[in-house]
Amino acid sequence: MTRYSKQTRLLLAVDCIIFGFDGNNIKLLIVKRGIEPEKGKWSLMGGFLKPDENLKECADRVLKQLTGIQGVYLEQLRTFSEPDRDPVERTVSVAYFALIDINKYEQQLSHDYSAEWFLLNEKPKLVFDHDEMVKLAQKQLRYKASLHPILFELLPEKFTIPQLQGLYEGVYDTSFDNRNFSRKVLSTGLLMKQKEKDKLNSKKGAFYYKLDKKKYKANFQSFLNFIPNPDRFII
Amino acid sequence: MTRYSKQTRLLLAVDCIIFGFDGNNIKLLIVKRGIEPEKGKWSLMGGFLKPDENLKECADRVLKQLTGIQGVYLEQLRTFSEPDRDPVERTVSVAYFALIDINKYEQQLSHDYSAEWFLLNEKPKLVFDHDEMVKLAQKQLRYKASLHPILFELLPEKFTIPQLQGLYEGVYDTSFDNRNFSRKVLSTGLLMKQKEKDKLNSKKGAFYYKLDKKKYKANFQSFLNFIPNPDRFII
DNA sequence: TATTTTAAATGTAAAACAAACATTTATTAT
DNA sequence: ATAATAAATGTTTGTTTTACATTTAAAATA
Repeated sequence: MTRYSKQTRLLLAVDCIIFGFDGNNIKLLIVKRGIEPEKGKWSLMGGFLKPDENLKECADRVLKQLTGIQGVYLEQLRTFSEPDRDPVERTVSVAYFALIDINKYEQQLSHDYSAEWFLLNEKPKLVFDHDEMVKLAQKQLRYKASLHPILFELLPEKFTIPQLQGLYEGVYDTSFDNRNFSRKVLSTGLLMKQKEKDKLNSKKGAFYYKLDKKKYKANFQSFLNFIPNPDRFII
Repeated sequence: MTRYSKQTRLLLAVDCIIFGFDGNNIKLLIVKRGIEPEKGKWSLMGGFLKPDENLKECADRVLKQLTGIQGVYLEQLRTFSEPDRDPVERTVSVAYFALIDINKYEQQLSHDYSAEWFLLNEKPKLVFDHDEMVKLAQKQLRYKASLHPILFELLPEKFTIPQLQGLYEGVYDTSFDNRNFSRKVLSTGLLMKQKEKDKLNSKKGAFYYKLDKKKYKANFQSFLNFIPNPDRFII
């Protein structure tokens, strides 16, 4: 026996929902689709699974090829399988969601690739079921960020507490009390205060902090309970 | 254009990790594999995706065909894609995890199907990467149950608070203070006290409760924070 | 040089929640 | 009538969360 007979074979694709943070807002990275059908329309970055790779490797490859991005936070989200989701032929797609430091890749993206960042509420309609994937990824981002410190993945190496607060406020589209917020983030023990200040955003300047990566990895699973009234941010 | 040329087509399967609770312990439902290779070995219930169904429908069908089980809690877990996970030919498998009331199906299982319940620590080795799937499903069960009231899916319509506590203690392999436990579950407002008692497990008897299904659905996303020190139960 | 402006940094009191802990009660069996 | 069993229940202490306003560092300006 060399094959399972009488079973349908189909294409398996990976699509990546890539989030970045520009200092004020969460953004989504999308590209103009390179192949027919819907060629030229806005789309998530995707590609077909190759014979010798697993899905994670496929997602890494797609990210690298289309954006040059490597080694970022990447998590399997869900597999989308409506029979008619791709009009050409049956294609099941595994959605991955990625978080990147937008500044690290801004240059290389605009020069070398045809990818573009959009504010979530200004994003064009995407092909196929990609809008649904984005919606789910947003939910997952809110859900996961309320329990785990993933939002640090969106920040540069050095960041200030007001920046961090702005990020959380952007993700949850709300505002937090700054005294309570800084007490809470500092209580995690994940932040290391630096000597320098960021002077761009205020006269007084705000101290830079770095993430303690060792503690970050060790405590990733801790339940931070960052978000008051998490009911509003259902998955 | 009718197809994406030069791309590899492959098989897509669904495998179900089915948990039940016998009143004392969490159990896993597995079957003897019906096809070569590894025919006769213990395996998760699975099947190949058919042309006109999506993955959820496929999982429902597999469950129904192999066990008669229908309309139970079923959630997509993760997609497994190592190139060599199935020795016959490239097959990617989407793992679903299911929670059922063991008593509801006990009869029909033993009579009509070749499925069998195993205690998690007495389960035989499973084929392919199914052991890995089970391990992940256990983590997911603990993770999710610490935040959402999914464990009610494992109980019969009427249950007592000591039973519920036993279930939580089984899932987390620990014990809870009964005063604090019952205060906590009752504070959710999800339980409706019945007039009858269960007299099987004690002389005094324990009052039955029913789940308020309306509130259950409305509050499913509430963060219950049932579990002290959730760090131990990482996903 | 003094004053104004701006955003950052910080503290406290009250309320809500979580944890630790023992006794009483309803029922059956003797 | 008494003993045995598991269920049901309450209180105190400590911790965490919330709500809320003032002071401080630095730059810009008068």
